[in-house]
Amino acid sequence: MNQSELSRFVVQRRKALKLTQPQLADKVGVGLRFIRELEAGKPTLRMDKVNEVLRFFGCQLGPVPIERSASNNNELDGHA
Amino acid sequence: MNQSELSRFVVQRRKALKLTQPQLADKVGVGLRFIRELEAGKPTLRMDKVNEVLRFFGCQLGPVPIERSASNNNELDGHA
DNA sequence: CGGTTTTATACCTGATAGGGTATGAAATGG
DNA sequence: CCATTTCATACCCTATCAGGTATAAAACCG
Repeated sequence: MNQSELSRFVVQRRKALKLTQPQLADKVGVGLRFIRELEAGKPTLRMDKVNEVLRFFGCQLGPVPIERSASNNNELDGHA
Repeated sequence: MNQSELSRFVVQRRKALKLTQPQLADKVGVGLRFIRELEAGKPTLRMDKVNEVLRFFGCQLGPVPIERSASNNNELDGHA
């Protein structure tokens, strides 16, 4: 499972809030296993579920230029 | 089906290339029905399939701040 | 207007995502 | 060091996504 940008984003944000996976799953209202798979970078996730999680972080899925996300560790994900 | 940012993005890009839905489906290697649902804004799509399509446009799914995408018609999607 | 192309909607089917859970590994910290 | 917490992996089950197709509606253009 590739550590996609998305997965790292979620991990970072979650940890920034000092939440465990079960806590996040609970707060977001999604299954624990889903959080696990999301953070593990499973590619075949359903958008709506992912969006439920991202919304919790004030974000959502959207089209992003490939360079910007693949290689670079960028603003949005990086820190704050 | 909400006309999400993503859906509009795909429609625009496809039309910009003068492709029909069947043509795009074919080029991308994804089902025609999927392209339809994607452009119609179906929220429960699988990320990997969506990414196959986006990759064709040099993009991929990534976390995006909600403001930036929801209301605004922005750079990335907008024109070229 | 009629003909052609493109798109939208509905149906059936197999494959699998997601939930729940149980177990073990790994990290954490006393 | 051992105890506790957190995380990873594997299982079963149900709901549904994606593909294919067929049909109709809609847009387009002569």
